[in-house]
Amino acid sequence: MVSIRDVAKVAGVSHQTVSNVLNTPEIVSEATRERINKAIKLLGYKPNAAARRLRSGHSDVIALGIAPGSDHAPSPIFDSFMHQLAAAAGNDGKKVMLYAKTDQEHDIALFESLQEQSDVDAIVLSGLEDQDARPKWLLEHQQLFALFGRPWNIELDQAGQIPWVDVDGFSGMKEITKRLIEAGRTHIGYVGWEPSTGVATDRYDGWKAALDEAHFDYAANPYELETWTESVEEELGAGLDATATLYERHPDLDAIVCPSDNIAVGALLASSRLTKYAVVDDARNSTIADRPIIVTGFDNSRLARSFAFPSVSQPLDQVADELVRMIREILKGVKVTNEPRWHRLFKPSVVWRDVATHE
Amino acid sequence: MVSIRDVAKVAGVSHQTVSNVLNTPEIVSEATRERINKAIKLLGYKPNAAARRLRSGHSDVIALGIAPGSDHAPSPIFDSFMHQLAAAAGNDGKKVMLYAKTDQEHDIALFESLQEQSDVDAIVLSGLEDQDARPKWLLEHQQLFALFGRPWNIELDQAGQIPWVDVDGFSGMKEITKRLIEAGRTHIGYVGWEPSTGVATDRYDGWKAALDEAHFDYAANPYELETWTESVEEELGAGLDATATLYERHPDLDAIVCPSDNIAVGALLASSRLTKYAVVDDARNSTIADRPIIVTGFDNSRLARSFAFPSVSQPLDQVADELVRMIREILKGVKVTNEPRWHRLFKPSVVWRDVATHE
DNA sequence: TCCAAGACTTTGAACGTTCTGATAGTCTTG
DNA sequence: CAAGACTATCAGAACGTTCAAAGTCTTGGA
Repeated sequence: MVSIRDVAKVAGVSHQTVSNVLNTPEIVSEATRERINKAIKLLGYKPNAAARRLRSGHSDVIALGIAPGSDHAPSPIFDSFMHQLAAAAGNDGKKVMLYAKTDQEHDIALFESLQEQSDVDAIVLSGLEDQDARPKWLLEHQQLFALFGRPWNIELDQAGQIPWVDVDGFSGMKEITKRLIEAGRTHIGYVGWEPSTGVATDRYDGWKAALDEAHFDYAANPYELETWTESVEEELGAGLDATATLYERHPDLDAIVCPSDNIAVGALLASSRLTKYAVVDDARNSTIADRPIIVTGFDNSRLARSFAFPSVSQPLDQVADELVRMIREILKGVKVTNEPRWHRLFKPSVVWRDVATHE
Repeated sequence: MVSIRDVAKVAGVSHQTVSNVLNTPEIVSEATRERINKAIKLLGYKPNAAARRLRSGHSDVIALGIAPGSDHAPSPIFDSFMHQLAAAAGNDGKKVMLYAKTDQEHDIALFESLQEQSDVDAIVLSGLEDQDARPKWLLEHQQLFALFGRPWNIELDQAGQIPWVDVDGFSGMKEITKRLIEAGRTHIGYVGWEPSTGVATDRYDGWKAALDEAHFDYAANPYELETWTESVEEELGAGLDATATLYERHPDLDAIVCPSDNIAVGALLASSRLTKYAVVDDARNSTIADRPIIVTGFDNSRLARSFAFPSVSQPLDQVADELVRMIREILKGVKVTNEPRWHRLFKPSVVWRDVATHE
């Protein structure tokens, strides 16, 4: 194994100068720097991460918890997020370490072991639950971290001590609903989660805001809302059932907004004769088929692409970059404050897919 | 930060004895061991991973590449695999590090940087392409690794130098097809990828084997095979189209076997009136509806659960455990041989979902 | 001519662990 | 009882880097 001292010997300088070339090249004269770089290349020197960590006290490693599987994943695009985070971290000379996450308690036990091994510099926490003990624990134990997702149970956050990055579900839902209105839709239903959690309420409010802004006036029933359990496993089926019920009450529906692609597929299937895929030359529905119902989803996952319905796309690359930026700053010792730079809300973008043109 | 020497001082022993308690407790007398353990607890000592790595030369870290996103993921259950791997590694005192993977060349550049930093002990490589340069590179550069997935381009493997774990697609497809035969299906079609890659051929052969074994005799056309591009993005749509074509030629089809859940959904939609979700009181199809067509998939992903069709489930926990076991052995210095223990093929299990009972 | 300041480089220590070899002390054996 | 083998422990070196401080050389102003 070739060390910094071998390089120094070849370049005819001291080991420290080599170290300087690697860490603070600007303080080394150009001539020496070039000579050393040549020696580095010649010998194929690669810095030893372990030694670096031991001495400098930080590991440049970010820990990320991963949920058991597709079922309990906070979102169907979590794998995409992981990729983006790994890439963003890599650009910053950092690495992402995976830990298998189960429940809150187990997570905390894990944090405990991570913390003191000087193994991990910071933790990215995602998929927060509404009453989540983890941020509090991390704060108390002075473990650096950043959240993907707002801490909806705000109490803690009074001092603005918790850095987070999130995607503005409200805005996304509002935009895609506005888009439906622009497309001439006049009876736009909502099929989604019971608005008891932060995320659920946020998205529901987005749809409502768009309708209010357009001065929709649904007489007695301003809008219909169907609710069901949060079970992701059953989202599709639940979406289907809820949509069917909604149709019965409002046969004139011409669009349905959903807060997830899974639900959207359910809604799509409930109105299957009217969509791209399920139009099976069924003459009886021709009147409605002329103007097929539009269902929209959220996340722009593979489902949205496959079934070709409009959806809201999260800017995961920006989220990842921002998380890494925050962590970099925190590691540098910058204090987290109430300033907006520690609480970033990214606007998602609407990915429109015109059902008609796809025909 | 509390070190091994602090513990030693409190326990009244030398630092080396503390080290022994941690690494080879059996050579320390029980009395001393207890005393030291008490001191460890008292001081809240946690070993410093960086120092350990520097001295011992290994990091106990396994690197895993992750593809850009849902689109290019080798399988829809990759996130589940990651979780299992992280868990299995954790049980063995190891960690999983993520690296963002793009194409083969870029991957190799990355390996290069990983390799010499004494940052990573071994690499788990998955989603191999048919002509994949990576295993060869890793072998040549003496970077330890193990594959999830067989190296289909076998040349290299002559010496059995490549350790791998895989799931037996052939067996899975055969079993699920047999299950269809047991269920009384007599016209079982196949809609899948063009059998040009290893995986595609493997799965196709499984279906064929089951039919052959049952002495199916499809007169002129023994079986129908529809092919299309491998684009995952378009799998569902392609599956739909191919299935529609197949129906035209074989109106008497009563089952379709697919090598992926995505394709299965396409096939399902093509026969939508006949399925659980799309039965929209359409009297005209009652004769067929009495005995709805069964579509089967592969991976038992969320799609299979949502749409409630039978699928083949991969034992990812076993795969992960086995990969970690292999890596542990390799790190111990055990040479990879031709013995079956270095090339494990796990049998997947059929997850049956009876369309009728779901009605 | 001298000194201070600046630019660059060097020296030695330190990070916390494991490895190597050595030292007592105890047990076996003939 | 002495020699050898084994047990339990210890002391110092080493891993490869960065930190802290000091050293050398050049430059320019007094």
